Amino acid sequence: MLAERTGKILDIIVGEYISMARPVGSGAIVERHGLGVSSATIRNEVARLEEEGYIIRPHISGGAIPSDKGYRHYVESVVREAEEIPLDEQRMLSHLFHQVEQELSEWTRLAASLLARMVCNVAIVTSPKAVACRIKHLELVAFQESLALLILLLQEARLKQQLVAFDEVVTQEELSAISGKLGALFHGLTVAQLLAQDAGLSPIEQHIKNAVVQVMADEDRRRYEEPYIEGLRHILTQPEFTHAQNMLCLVEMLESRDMVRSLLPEMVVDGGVRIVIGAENREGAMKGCSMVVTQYGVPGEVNGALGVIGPTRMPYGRAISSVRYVGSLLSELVAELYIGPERQ
Amino acid sequence: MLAERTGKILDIIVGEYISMARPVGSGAIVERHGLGVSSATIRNEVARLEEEGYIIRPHISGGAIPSDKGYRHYVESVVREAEEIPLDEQRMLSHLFHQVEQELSEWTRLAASLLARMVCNVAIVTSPKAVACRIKHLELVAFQESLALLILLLQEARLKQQLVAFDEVVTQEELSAISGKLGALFHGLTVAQLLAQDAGLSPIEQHIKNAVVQVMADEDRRRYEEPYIEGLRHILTQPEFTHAQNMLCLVEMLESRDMVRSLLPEMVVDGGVRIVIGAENREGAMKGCSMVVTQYGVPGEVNGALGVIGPTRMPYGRAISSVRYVGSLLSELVAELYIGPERQ
DNA sequence: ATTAGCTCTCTCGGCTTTGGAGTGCTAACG
DNA sequence: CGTTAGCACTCCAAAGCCGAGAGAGCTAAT
Repeated sequence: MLAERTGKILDIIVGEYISMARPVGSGAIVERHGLGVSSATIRNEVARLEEEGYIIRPHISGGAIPSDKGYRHYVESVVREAEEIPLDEQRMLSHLFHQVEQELSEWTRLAASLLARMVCNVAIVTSPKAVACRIKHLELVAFQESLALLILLLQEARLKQQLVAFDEVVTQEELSAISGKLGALFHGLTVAQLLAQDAGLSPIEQHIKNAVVQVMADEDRRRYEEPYIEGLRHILTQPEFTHAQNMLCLVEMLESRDMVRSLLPEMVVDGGVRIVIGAENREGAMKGCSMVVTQYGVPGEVNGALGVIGPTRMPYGRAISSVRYVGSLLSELVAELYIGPERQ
Repeated sequence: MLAERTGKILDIIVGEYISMARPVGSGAIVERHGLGVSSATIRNEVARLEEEGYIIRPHISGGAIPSDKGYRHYVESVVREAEEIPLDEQRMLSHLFHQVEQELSEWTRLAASLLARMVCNVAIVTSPKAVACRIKHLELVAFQESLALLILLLQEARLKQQLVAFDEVVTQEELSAISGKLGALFHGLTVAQLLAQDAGLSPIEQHIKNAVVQVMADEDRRRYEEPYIEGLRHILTQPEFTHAQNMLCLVEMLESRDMVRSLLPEMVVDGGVRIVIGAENREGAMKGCSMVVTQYGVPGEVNGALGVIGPTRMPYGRAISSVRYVGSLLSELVAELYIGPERQ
């Protein structure tokens, strides 16, 4: 554990480096945050910090920059102080969400766009998704002679569609009858329950049931929806990305869809805001980046993820409070839609 | 008009510059494309080209780079030669599309991803969209006591959803009855026809009709769907974007949604592939970029747009043939889905 | 434990140098 | 007249070269 003052100095170094983006020397520390000691004292402390691996010096003589371990310490302090977003800003955000058309995809998009602007970094928000999806409604619409569109409405107000081909000609009347029957039969069921159920079904009905099962199994397999990603423009202005190479990695990984899979394992641990710094990331491309992520939704029933991605030199305080607040906003909205406003 | 040989030299310069990304001198031309003349002759020709504004010399002594006018000339030549994508590649692409799950959004996404990879630049593909959307099916699902989800299936197999609130409690039975009635009443109609129609409707039915009209009018207003954009990673490696500033503009505009509005007016002219070079773009941010775009779909009924965006120094030949081919593929797929395979 | 003062090291920005690519011009040639 | 060879000139770009400044390390005094 670090001594009181040593820790404080470390936090100053990290804070300074985050806002200035250049190595910070002992002079600058006494200048801007006079601790009542001289620069020589600071130097001794800083030397200790370097020994312990909290900071790195790019060249033997010259300012200090935080290592991942240093950032980690800083983040712990910041989290402990638990700064909150100003009230008027909270009100404005909440207002914006309630103003927009009441639809899931709109919410997530808005969340991504706002979050990106709040922290001046990349924001990523997935649509909320039931842990195990349930059928709310089922509909079949004839499309061509032997082709129908299967429409599934899931509990959380999401629609899925799938074309189903038949061996024989099927009329809309038949389809309507079938969708009435199956709709009643399947209402509120999960995939597992669907498979367990064994009502006597005609071949066509069985065929459709198979399609339903397939769609829902597909759904359940993906733990998170395709995410909305916003704010590349902000990250590109950061000095660490002006020289191409590292940025390229990042953009590549943001464009490849499997990033969500890497977001996911980090989150399982608990409900709070989770922070992943630099090399703690599994992905090599994220070595120089940090993520601040959290889950939202209704625990155990429906959830999504949201977070911020930026260089390790990221304004963590702001990021944490923003992610936390937007997350709680989304949770409220989803709960209202999913459970109804009364149980709030 | 340019003399035979002069034009040829211009095309060589442009081609060389496109692949090498650096100013091309008279020496390089005779070296790689010996025209049976010496470099001095070339120099004379190049001097003429500069007078006429086809090329620009960044410094008084040093190689030539094409101006927008030069690119334009090159593009016209390239288009005239009308190169096609190799047959085996065609077959592979077509196979990929038919393999993927038969859904619109999957197609457009795949198209964007493939196109981006084919031309190593940013690809942009909008979902197909009916010129005036028609109702294919209508469904109402009770959500909470006085809240229902309106589901609209449009002719081109797209789903729209909208929450509708009522003043009173409404049961699913009532809703089902209403959706049956309205579904039959509205089937195949456009907004205009919907508004013209004047059946006697109960207050609740009228309320729902209003919601339907609103959703569809919203739809019609947007001429193109939100586009899929892919391939930023490619464009970032291009030398013209290594130094931040111009790239920043581009990314900003790609992230802002109104870009589609700028794509759109360019396309109305005709059905072919349209090419916009550098400063021909309305947007200032696109000054250094070119676009190769085209429409696809079923003429007069349903259409979407697709294209490639890259630096003016773009492999036009490949871009044109790729855009054209992918466009025709998508048109086929959409036609099959929309009209049915028989009329092909 | 802290501090003042000194020296040493390292980077960064600006400066010059130099090599090379490529043109413009001129004079000769078919 | 179009083409070519040769030469001088221009300009960029990469490399080398300071000088200044920031900042650490060390030591000795408090």
